[in-house]
Amino acid sequence: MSYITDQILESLREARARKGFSQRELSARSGVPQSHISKIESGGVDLRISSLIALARVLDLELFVAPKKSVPAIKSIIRSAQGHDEDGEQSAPAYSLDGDADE
Amino acid sequence: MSYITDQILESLREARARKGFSQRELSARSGVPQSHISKIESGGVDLRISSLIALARVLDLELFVAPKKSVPAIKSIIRSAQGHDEDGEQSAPAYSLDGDADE
DNA sequence: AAGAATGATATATTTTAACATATCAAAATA
DNA sequence: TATTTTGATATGTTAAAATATATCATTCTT
Repeated sequence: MSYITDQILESLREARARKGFSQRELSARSGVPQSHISKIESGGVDLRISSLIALARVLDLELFVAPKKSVPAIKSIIRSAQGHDEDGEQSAPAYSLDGDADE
Repeated sequence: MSYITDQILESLREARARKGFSQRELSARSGVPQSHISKIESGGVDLRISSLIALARVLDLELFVAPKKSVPAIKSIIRSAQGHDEDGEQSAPAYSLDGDADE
């Protein structure tokens, strides 16, 4: 029901969200049309490697092939590398030092 | 000069060699035509995910996307998981106990 | 040396990703 | 509330992957 792997699909969606990109912005940066990104993220397309790599690059992701037996170790690494809300989403700090100094 | 990543390309070629499959045998097992496998392995094709996954499955490989920053750690894992001639290539043992016992 | 197996290459056809573009309903923001 | 932004969806076109099939030179086998 989806040409692409769940791991890849989720990583794409999550990385875009993390970076705070809209599909249109990702489109502008990667060169892949927004309409196509939508199809890709919904898993309904058997996309080409070049498309996947183009998206991955803007999202600071890299594509791999690994022996099945090393998969658990790799997934564990990936989890620890991003799992603990690695920020991205440049947001205002929880508090800052300006505004009318009061309180 | 090659749509696909070097890491992927090498892994495909190396995994097939390790398993001792000819392109024709890999073709039979994966459903991907031999002529196409040849093109893929030479890097001259922007192949679709489904083709890559089909080949990977037969070769006991898995496709991934990982954050760029975790790439070095992952590559190190991959190296240690296969690097030290992981055999495959079921070959005759270096010596065996039969034949006319002499020498 | 003869025969089989291998990887590369070629041609013609079918299938489909990728594209440009536009629209839509829902969600976010003004 | 009015406006913008967002993701999903639709249509028609183009480019290219994928297929089936066959051939060829080279490398293993026998």
